[in-house]
Amino acid sequence: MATTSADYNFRELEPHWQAAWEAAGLSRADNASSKPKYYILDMFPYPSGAGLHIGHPEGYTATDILARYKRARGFNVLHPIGWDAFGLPAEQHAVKTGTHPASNTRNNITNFKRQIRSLGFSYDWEREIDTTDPRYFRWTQWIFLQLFKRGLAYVDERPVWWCPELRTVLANEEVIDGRSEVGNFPVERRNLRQWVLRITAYAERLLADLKDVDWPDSTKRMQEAWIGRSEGAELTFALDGHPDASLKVFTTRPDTLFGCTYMVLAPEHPLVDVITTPEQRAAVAAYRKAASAKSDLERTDLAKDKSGVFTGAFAINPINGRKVPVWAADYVLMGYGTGAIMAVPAHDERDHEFATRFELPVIRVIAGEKGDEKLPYTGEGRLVNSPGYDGLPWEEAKRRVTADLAGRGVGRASVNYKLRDWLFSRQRYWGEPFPIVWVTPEDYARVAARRGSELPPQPVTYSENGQVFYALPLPASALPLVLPDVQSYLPSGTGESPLANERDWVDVWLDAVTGKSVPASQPRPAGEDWVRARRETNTMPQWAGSCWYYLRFLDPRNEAALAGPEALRYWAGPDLYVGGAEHAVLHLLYARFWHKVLFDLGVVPEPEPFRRLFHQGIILGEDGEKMSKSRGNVVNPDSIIQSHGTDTLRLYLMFLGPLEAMKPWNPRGIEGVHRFLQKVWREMIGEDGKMSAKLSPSDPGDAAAIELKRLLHETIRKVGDDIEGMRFNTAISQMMIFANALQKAPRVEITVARQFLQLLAPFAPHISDELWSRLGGTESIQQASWPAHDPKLLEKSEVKVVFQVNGKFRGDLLMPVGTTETEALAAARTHPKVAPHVEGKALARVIYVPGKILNLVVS
RNA sequence: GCUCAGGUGGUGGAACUGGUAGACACGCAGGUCUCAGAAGCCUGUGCUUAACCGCAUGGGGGUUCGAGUCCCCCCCUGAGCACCA
Repeated sequence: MATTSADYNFRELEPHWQAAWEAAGLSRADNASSKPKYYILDMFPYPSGAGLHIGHPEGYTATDILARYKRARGFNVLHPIGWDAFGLPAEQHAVKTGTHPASNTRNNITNFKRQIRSLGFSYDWEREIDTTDPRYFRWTQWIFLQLFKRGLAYVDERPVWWCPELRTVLANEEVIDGRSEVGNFPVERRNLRQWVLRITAYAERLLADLKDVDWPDSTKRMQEAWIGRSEGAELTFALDGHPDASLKVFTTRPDTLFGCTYMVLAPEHPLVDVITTPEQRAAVAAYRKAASAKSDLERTDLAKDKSGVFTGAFAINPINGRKVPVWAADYVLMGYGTGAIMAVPAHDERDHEFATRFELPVIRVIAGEKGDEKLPYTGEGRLVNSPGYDGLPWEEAKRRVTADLAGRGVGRASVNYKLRDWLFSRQRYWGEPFPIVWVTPEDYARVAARRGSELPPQPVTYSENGQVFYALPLPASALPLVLPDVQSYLPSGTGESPLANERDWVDVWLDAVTGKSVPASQPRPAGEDWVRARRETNTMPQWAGSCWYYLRFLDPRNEAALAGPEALRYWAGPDLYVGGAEHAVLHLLYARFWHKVLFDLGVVPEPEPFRRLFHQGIILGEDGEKMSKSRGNVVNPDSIIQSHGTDTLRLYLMFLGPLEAMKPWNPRGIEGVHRFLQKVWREMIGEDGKMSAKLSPSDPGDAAAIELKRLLHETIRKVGDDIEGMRFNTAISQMMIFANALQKAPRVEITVARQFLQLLAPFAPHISDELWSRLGGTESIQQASWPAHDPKLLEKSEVKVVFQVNGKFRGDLLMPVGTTETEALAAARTHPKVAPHVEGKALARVIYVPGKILNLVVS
């Protein structure tokens, strides 16, 4: 049912059609459909207080176009949206205002939802999810229990980034230049008890399976680099005077072992205490203290000079028995490899710098072509100064040295990863509580007898004040474990989350079988399963909820499982995933890890979650700078919708340039696409508001009509191809070309106009449905199936042949398809623009590409 | 420093596997309509030239009948990573 305005009244017709679609349920996905499925997913937003940023509708418009297009092509399309709503900003707001973060989050979601709805996206709102909803995070907690059960979650004392201002621990990737990413506050190192997920157990598969996904190469390369696989050897050095201890190092260059002139331990390495001699003890202690205060960045980039201290101890090189001094230096990091290296200053730049500074010997063991390359030399070559191996190419020497040491039990080929285990806990309130309690060893043993299958192969424990505690999972039936209300959202100053202050929540009597609890301040209830327990006060990081949300969309109301097996089988995973490149590593790597664990459990049918991935680019401000409040260059989608309408905004976002490119916003450009829509309106609706008189039910049949129809079919083909290839900007250009032709045509068959509207509909759905209805459509344009182009109409009898002389364009001519080289040559010779350039010259060569080009090479 | 992505008119950008560089749009100029304006419509618009010619895709070289596209060197911009053994 159309509106009645005579002119293009977008303020009236856009809300009208949004309501009509909603009422008709056109965006719903059907879990019981026999149609082929297409699951298209946006990275769901964090509902910030600032409201929608113009970058959100950019990606969402792209996916909406595809969703509408795929529906028209007969697919059962799943196109959902939800809210990644745990996170620091809501917590900081709560700290400031004292209101519960849930209420702030609810307000933000309401605002986001209003904005997203006003853009006319065809989301299936019945599948809306919210990561902070207990019905959702119940399954986040359940997945954690599966990780726990499989021994993939453990507890460790870790030096972590502590931000006194935020009163929270930050992950490495949240710290930038020694300051917090959020808020830009100074941070320091602190040891805290943390939950850690063993993502390194999946390093090999996370790397190998990248070959199976259709992702941008740059993203794959970034993940590869992050996982950072390197092959080498783990070698064992004996320690002089310490027969019980030995020093393990990882090296990628076992071939340079004869050039090892000293060893370096990370200052935190446990052996430092063992081997430091009494004379060196004071110096080493001072050095360790200084190093511990430094960030990795200060130990590396900011330190222009290498620093270090001699431990007084010596190690014995396993290949030649030579004694080499052992140093401690902070350019070696405890978190990589074994936290110790063999230093080969002749063939490693860092070692060379260090050796120069501390006057340690440098021995060349690799000679390149010339043999006297400047040191450090890191190129390839053959071994020298390496008795028994001299003359061997370095690659072969790697294998030989490794094999020889392995034969003596002091080395083995080994693979090392840069990837570290995932620090998974936060000392915050606004996150999922861990479904874990801490109990005594005796209680754990008692429960283990009954619930053994839910426990990890090795118990997870920690000790405090000489007492050991065992991690006991809540039974899955007791989930969700919800957050208690708290008095204050300020973290306890001790590094624990605000939850630690809620004594009646933390210290409980727990029925270890049912998961029921009562505060420990009350008497122990009767029954043998009640144990004294202290709840885990850490919460999960924001990543947790976003690691699996794409699965919940398949079956969002299921109360028996994270999604039903039929839904998981039918939908599998997203066929296309669109979001910013800033998630190229962390989110996408963490989600792949969880997915693989779920795959191993038999929950999901495929080993990879996201088959095809696309990154949209960033929209910059008018000034070409990143949009930010402080620069005052932020564009608000609401104001564009008010001034030009949603269809114009959608179209303009897509016309700006390639979706993947970074591009500046230009407020003038929006007028261009708005004019285009007005033109389409004018060509179809007369001044009286009725269908334009130039539209006729029958085919006018004249030359102009034939040409228009040919152009329509060319447009059908190009728009379809461009949508599939996500080249929306050129699809719009083509539609503009068609609209210009439509304007010039004296009479137009209604069918031609209607098919054109179908092409426009995914991009500008409101105006398209309005015009469709006024041109006699009875159902929504969305329900019409996508037009097919007729290849016969695109066949041409004549093609333009370009004449070149010595590669330069000189003229062109329409010639029949199938023109021979001889005919084309004859035509070129008599062409008025071409002839002067060939007359009187010898023809050396002719290149003829039929239907395209004729190049005459003359001397 | 390393890795990746880019550099095309006054502007955003187009050019599928090497084949007329500048589609489409913005802006600008002139015209038309109008009492006047807005909107619409028509024409023009890389540089140079009266025109032909010539010159043009960051700079330089190369391959090719032919290069924005392929190869080599250099410059610039943006993003990411950072002594990774």
